[in-house]
Amino acid sequence: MTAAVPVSAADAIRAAGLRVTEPRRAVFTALAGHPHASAEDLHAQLPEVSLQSVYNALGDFATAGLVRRIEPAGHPMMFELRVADNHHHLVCTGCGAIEDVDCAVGHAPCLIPSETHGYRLATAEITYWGLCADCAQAADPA
Amino acid sequence: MTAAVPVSAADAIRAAGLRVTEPRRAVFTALAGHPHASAEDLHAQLPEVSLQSVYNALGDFATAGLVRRIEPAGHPMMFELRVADNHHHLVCTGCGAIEDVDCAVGHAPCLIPSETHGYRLATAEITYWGLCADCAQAADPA
DNA sequence: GTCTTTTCTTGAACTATTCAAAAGAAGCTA
DNA sequence: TAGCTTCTTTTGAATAGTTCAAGAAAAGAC
Repeated sequence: MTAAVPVSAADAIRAAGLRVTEPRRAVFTALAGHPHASAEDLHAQLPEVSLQSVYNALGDFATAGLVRRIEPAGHPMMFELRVADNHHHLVCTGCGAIEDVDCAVGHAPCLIPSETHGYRLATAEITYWGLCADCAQAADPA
Repeated sequence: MTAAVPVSAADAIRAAGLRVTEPRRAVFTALAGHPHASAEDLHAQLPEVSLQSVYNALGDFATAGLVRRIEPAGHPMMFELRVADNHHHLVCTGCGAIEDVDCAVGHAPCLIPSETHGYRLATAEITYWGLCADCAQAADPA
């Protein structure tokens, strides 16, 4: 009963052109079990790995395209392993919980702004803000 | 030749229920002439106002609904006076320049994700990332 | 003009992240 | 598998951006 990752952490890391080390394997595996985690979150789960090593591993993974960095306003940097598709995020303004969301109305409409101001566009990132079920309930117990 | 704001800074501040003070008026006016500015940017333009007063003024304005706070990943907090409409941002990954963009497909479509995961949605925020004309030119002088 | 309340300022504190250098491990080569 | 080179980890410190706190000053009501 290994983690819910298609290939082993070691294989994924090696395939990305990085050396396989214990800290990296631990960070990768922890991230697989906690899809939106900050460096601090992961370090808390992996006390044997220094916080800097967590940052190093995540930074290297991000550079190698193994993880994606997300930074919702007011929150520390979060990391996720889901990198292959175009998806967005739903963030709870109460507790900070994050959920993945597939693009609402297909791809094109949200990806093409009305004016580009001469920019060469690379990506469009959507963050939905709201209250999760628990926080909504707590705020307004109907 | 006053600033390009519909009402005077003093009126806007007073209308928001805040006391009109020199630091607030200065911050408001500077922001009108520099539509996406960080606290540091504004302080640089207003050396006679302490950095903390700039933060205070911006925080009070934001609470009162006079300004909107934006926090693109990797950038310090930015503030803008344009609060009445639903618009989004185009951020240059090279130099950090920010442009306003109206929502491509009106209001509603951008606000409805495919799944809400039980969240009570409040807003949808879109950030377009790309290279501005100058940075694109510098990176790849065709 | 006086009084109360809000705001400004100075200074310090704090969080999240990055930088730097020495020690240690990975993995290639023979 | 011993040796070598390069990449990583670790410890410790530094940094940027933002917030907190308390006394001094100003705004606006009466």
